[in-house]
Amino acid sequence: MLDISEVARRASVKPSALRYYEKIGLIASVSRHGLRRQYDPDVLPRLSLISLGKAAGFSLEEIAGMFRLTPEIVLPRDRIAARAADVEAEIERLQTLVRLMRHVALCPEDDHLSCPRFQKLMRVATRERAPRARRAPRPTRRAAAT
Amino acid sequence: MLDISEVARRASVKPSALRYYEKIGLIASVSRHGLRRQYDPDVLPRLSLISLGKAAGFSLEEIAGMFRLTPEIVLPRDRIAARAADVEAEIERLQTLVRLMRHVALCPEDDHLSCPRFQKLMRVATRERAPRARRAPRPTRRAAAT
DNA sequence: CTACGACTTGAAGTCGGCTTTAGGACAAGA
DNA sequence: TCTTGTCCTAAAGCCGACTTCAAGTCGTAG
Repeated sequence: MLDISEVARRASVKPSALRYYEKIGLIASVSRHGLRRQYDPDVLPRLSLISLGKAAGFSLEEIAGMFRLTPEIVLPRDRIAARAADVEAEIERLQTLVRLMRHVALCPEDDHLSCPRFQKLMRVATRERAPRARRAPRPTRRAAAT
Repeated sequence: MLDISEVARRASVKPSALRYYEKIGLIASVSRHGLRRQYDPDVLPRLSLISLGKAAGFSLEEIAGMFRLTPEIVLPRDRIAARAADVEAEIERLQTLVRLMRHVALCPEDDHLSCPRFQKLMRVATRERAPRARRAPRPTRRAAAT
């Protein structure tokens, strides 16, 4: 059994987040020591999966949906494959973006808007925007700092 | 001169967003036709840049900061280069993630948590989390659908 | 036995990036 | 002249993912 603070420390997740996850059904505590939640060590890999799911752009609700399919964690392969494709599309978009940014950082032209190469990269970058691509939320500065 | 609705249409940005951008100093309207904002066509490439900046993970405030440096748009090369590096790190993380997802989608193992390959990928994926990486916000479903 | 400190709760607050709403204003067409 | 349609404004609302707050409850060290 792990105390909530122990879980928080080992998973790098704040206790308040753990309580929130419990509230929305993402994880469960197995008992209490006084008022304090006690967790089965199984919660740790589960939290890793949650973290990965978030990184993959799944919402907590979607992740909860996967987890609730069975008592154990069973992952819906087709949805995961589809999301993998989304993420790959996202990667390509970001790669174009990096090219554009690198150009801006290096090109001596003052007014990028009139630089032909910039214009071309920008056209590519703006054309490639996949409307269905979903990305993970930007972490709050608060959360990132913690 | 372009009417706000024209700009909204051509830039795929809602009028309310244009007004919001104006409020926070990202763009400016040059005159009014009655009450209606009229825009210089220059606003279109500017909006493209804003869109790109968002995709690169800059906040609107950061973008506004760049834009305000001079009357024209002058981009701070060092910050852009730094962000490009961030985005590249993000790309690598996402690539690991895609490998992990693809494995999950293909591996016949029922319980991924006990699959050695999965464990290894997960270790890599969770180890690679760059704390400073910033990502664009997930578009609202509302906004995405519009 | 009592004080301490870490936990508990539900509710409210935060953040960015908008959208929506309510109540007006205006130009152009009938 | 009046209606219509689109715009205007300020203010409030929304979303997800939490965090923070105020007030309360425990186990344990002293």
